[in-house]
Amino acid sequence: MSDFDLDSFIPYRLAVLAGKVSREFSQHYSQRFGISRAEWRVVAHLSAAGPASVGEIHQRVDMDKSRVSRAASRLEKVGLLTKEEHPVDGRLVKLSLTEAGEAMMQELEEVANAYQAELLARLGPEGDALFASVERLGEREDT
Amino acid sequence: MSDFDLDSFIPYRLAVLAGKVSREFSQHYSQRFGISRAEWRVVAHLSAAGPASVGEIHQRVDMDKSRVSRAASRLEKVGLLTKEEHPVDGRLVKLSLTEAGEAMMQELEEVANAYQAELLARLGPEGDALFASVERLGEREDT
DNA sequence: TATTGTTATACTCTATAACTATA
DNA sequence: TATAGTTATAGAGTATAACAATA
Repeated sequence: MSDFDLDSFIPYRLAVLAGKVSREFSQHYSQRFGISRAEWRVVAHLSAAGPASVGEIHQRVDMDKSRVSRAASRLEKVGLLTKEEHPVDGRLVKLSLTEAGEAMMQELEEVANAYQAELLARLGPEGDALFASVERLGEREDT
Repeated sequence: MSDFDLDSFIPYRLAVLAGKVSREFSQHYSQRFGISRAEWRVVAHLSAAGPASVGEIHQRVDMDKSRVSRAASRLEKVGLLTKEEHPVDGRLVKLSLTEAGEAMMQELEEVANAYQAELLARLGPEGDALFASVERLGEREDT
């Protein structure tokens, strides 16, 4: 026996909570739109920021290059985005949502906003504090 | 383009943060003690709560039975815990830490407390608010 | 040589479900 | 028949590294 309490250990609580919230939310879109979490992130980023390269998404969205690349290929195959060669630097690939992709994101956005509202309602006034904390812990020491 | 911002979407931020914190912490124990995250959870729970069955750990620690079972088997093989048959109900298995297990947890506890302190220092006074929020979102609607 | 993206590999997680042994 | 635990399997997620094309 010891005095260590797993329930008050931040990494554990965050992992459990993040897993729960992520599962809960993915139920709102995975079957309905047939995309994975990785694909959802790529679509969401493209929708918010416009066309981007694999590397840009990799840096912005906490997924490594290979995962972004695979997600993009799958999304292309399903007709949700297109790949074009960058005009000046042939190594870069420009990913853009197709109309179908934009349309799907339109619906996804509503789903996401509704879920976010639900979470904020559960949180009440403490919502801001959660955000501030997440922001603070998420700051990168590296770079 | 749309007005949806992935960065202010709670499920995304939580997933990224939990992954980061979990990776960071696991670096503090995985090589040093040669255990996985699942095994760490089992050991921590046994250390805090005393001997328990697979099912009890499963319910308390957000891992399904099979994962607990595998973690326990591995820990037994390495000599960190023992399995005994329950005296009255032969279906139950009583998991207990060995002396080696307790000793390891002793050290692990220090590592964990140090990391927790580091996180709380990064958070400053907002630490409590984070906890309250995690608590609130973590409440189970089911049961 | 260095960089971008793709592909390959291997290992961990997650989710199910089949299976056993006991009740 | 129901429950506790084990084992099997398949699908995601994660981490690396090799590789081809371009710079």
